[in-house]
Amino acid sequence: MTGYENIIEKYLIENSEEYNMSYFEPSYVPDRIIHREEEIDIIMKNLSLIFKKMVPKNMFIFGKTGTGKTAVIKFIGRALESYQKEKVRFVYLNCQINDNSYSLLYSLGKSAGAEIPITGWSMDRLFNVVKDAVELYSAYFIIVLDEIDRYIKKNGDDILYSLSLMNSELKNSKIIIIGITNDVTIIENLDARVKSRLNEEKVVFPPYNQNEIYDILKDRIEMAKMKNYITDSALRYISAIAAQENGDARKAIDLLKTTLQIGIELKSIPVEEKHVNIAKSKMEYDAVAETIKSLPLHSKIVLLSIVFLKDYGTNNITTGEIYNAYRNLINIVNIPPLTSRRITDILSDLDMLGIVNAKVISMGRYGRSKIVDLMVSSGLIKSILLEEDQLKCLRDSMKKQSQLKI
DNA sequence: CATCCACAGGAAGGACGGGGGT
DNA sequence: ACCCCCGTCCTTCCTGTGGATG
Repeated sequence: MTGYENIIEKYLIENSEEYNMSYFEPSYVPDRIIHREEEIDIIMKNLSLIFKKMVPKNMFIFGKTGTGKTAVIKFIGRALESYQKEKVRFVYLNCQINDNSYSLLYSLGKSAGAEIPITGWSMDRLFNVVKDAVELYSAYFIIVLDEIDRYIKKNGDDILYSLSLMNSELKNSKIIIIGITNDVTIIENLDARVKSRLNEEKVVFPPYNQNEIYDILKDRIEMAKMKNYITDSALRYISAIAAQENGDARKAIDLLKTTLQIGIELKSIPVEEKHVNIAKSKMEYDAVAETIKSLPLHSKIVLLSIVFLKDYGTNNITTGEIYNAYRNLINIVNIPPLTSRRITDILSDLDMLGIVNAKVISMGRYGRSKIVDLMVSSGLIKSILLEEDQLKCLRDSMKKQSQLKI
């Protein structure tokens, strides 16, 4: 019997442990950074010019995902702000979320203490109010535009121009722009006048190697006071996996987190290599499930058609067979069918996503076709798709079919 | 060796919708 | 408020093709 006390107690215990998983969240910025000394040095050499009342250059930071770009820049921002809050203002903007010039100027204005409505002002008015506020504040404004490629692809580079324009009109304050991106081509595509005004300095963040990832993971484990939760060999194992997959530290930390969670759930502490393997396949499984869920309706039905054929015992499933099965299923769902030409493309899409493997083969006299094989267990596909409202009606026919096989 | 199957996959264009500019 | 542009999805029409078979 589960009473109030029992249920509360259970989760109280689960959540009151001494460990703290928030150290493994992607958004967590550690207060010490390792294996980025060189990059921090380059950035700080430039930014520390403000101590001499000089104006630092604008900067561009390049590097693949999980190379520490964002963490380093936030770390530096915090350090500078805590050292001289009234002289340095740090404005961080993720352009994937804030992708218009209004929110950029808004954030800048806010950090200078201006009163600005979230929406409604014309760009002219906004620009001038922000400029006045920034000037009045008389400080160095370090604006970080994370994923700046998103921003530029959407809006062009006019805002960079406006900002540098604002900068040249300022007397008591200065604006420094730091762009972060994993797209190296972006600078080359900038307008020439923006390019020359930006006067930028570049910093490249290389991927981490295995030992560096190991150190980073170990550091996080220590921060979280979870040293006893994982064996050293398991930690090395995770580092090796992550190093193989492009040296992405974020992914490595994610894998570490999932591994720990699984160990805690199974009450099997410290976690070992086998838990890492479980975590890895769980993450891959989740990713596949997510992909399948987000597929367009017709792609889902095509996928079910393949499952249908497979359950029926067909091997070497061809496009034609899939299309027939698809027509049957779509009849039951009662929506208009697509043409076989489109199904060809959908099959190619599924192939690209790795859900399906499609090979073009010739059957001589019997024509040329693709033979298609599932790369995901049919059980998984059915368990996900047959739950969906629109596809529930296929349950019976799918069931009948697999029973027929037995 | 020519044939011919059962598709692959390119080209062009229509319908639609969202988003940004004026 | 309106329009225009662009991307996505889909259809129609089409040409191309590897190799078992007659």
